[in-house]
Amino acid sequence: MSSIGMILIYLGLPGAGDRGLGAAERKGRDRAAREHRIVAAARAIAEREGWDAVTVRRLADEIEYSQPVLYSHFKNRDAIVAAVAVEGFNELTAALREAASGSTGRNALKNVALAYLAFALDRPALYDAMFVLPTDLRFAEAGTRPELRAGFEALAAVVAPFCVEVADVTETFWAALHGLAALERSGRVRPGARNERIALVVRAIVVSGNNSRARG
Amino acid sequence: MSSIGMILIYLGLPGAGDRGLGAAERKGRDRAAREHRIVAAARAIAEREGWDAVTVRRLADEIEYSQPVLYSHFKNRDAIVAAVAVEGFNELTAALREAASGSTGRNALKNVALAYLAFALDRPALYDAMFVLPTDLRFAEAGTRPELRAGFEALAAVVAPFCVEVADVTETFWAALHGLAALERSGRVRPGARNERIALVVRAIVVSGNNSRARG
DNA sequence: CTATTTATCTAGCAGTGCTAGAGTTCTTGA
DNA sequence: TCAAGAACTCTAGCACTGCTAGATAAATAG
Repeated sequence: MSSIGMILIYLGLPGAGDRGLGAAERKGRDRAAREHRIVAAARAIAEREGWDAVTVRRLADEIEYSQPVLYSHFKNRDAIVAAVAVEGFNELTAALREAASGSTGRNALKNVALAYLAFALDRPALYDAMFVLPTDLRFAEAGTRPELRAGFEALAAVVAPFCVEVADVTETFWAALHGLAALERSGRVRPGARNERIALVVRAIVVSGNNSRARG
Repeated sequence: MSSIGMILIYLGLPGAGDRGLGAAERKGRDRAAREHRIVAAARAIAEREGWDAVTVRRLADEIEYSQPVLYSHFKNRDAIVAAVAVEGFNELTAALREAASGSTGRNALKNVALAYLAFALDRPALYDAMFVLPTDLRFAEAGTRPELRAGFEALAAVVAPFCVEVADVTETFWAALHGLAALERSGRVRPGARNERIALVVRAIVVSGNNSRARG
C-alpha cells in the first residue's frame, strides 16, 4: 500500500507533463493538499496514540516524503500542533453554535456547557492541542486569529442575555468550563458528578450574572 | 565549586569510617538527602528555565552523580516531576489555609481565590507539575495521596458555609480557579480583568451556592 | 584478609527535533 | 530542442533525549 494515496491524488489532477498557465496553480494545490495531509496525519495519530507518538519522522513516513519536506510547510513541530489546534477551534465553535441553536436563555447556556464538556472529553488530543500543548496561539490580544475569536463569540452569545459586562462573564464562563474539563480529564474530580457541576455553573450565571459590576 | 555541596553534607554527618549500629541509619539519611537534592534541583531548574530544561543528565550533573543514580531513586523522569508536584500541593494547601485564616464567609472565599491565582501565576513551573504535566497523581479516587486531598479540604472549608452539597461546589470552585489560572497564563484572557473574574466566581458561590441541588 | 554484597560509573542503545549539502527534477529562455 | 537556472527533495548527520546492561569500585561481613 506504499504510494496509493499519492497516486489517487495525482490521478485527480492535471497530468505531470502539463505546461502553461495551469501548472503553477496545480503546484499550489498539490502543496496545499500535502500540507493538509500532514495536519490530518498528526491529528489522527495524536487521537489514536497521544501526542508523544506524533514525531516528525512518523509524519514523514505517513505522507511518504522525507523529514525536511515537513519543514518546508511548518517552522517546527509546534507549528503542526498549532495547525491542528486551529482546526479544533473551528470545530469547537461549530459545536457550540449548534448546541446553542434551537434554544434560548438558560437552556442555551446549559446546552452549550454540555457541548463544551463533551467536546473536550471525547477529543482529548485535539483539546490538548488547543489548550495544553505549547503553541503561541493567543486570545484577547491584537493579532488574535479569527478562529480563536469566533469560539469566544459563540460563548458570549449565550452568556449575553444574563449580564452587562459580557466580556468578564464570558471569560469566567470559559474558564469554568475549561477547568471542569481539565480536572475531569486528569481524574481529579468525581466523574459521576459532572452534571451537578455543570448545573452549578449554569445556575451561577443565571442568578448572579446580571449586574456583573461585582461588589466585594 | 565542583563538590562543595557534597562536602558540607558529609561534614555534618558521622564520619565515613563509622562502623556498627549507626552506619545503616546514616546511609538512609544520606539517601534521603540526596533524593531531596534531586527534587530541589528539578524544581529550581524548572522554575528558572522551564520543564524542558530539566533533563536527567542535567540533574545528574547538579547533584554530582551519574545518571543511573537518579533511577535508583525514581522510576523515571515523570516520577521526579510528580515529587515536585507533591511539594507543590503541600505549599498550595498551606497558602490557601493562610489566606482563609483571619477572615470568614465571603471574605475568606475571596482571599482564598486570590491566593490560588497568585500561587498559580507566580510559580508557573510548580503549577505545571501539579496540573499540566503528565503524572499519575489522582484525586477523588481510592488511593489518593493525602497531600492532594488536603488541598481539596482547604477549599472545601471556605466553600462549606455557602452550600449543602459541599463536594459538588468545591469541585466546581476549584475548576473555576484552575480555569482562570490556565487561561490567564496562556494569554487567552485579558490580564487586566482578573479581579473582575474572581469577583464573579466569589459572587456566584455566595449567591447561588445555597441549596446546591440545582434545578434545571 | 578474603568473599560477598552494595553502590556507582562508563558506555551505549534507540529514539528525538532539526538542518547542511548533495542530488534530482522541472521550468525557462534562446 | 536543448542547455542553464531555479525549484524541489533526499541522504546523512548533529546534538540532544530517556533509559539501561555490564564493568568497576567501595563497603560490609565472615
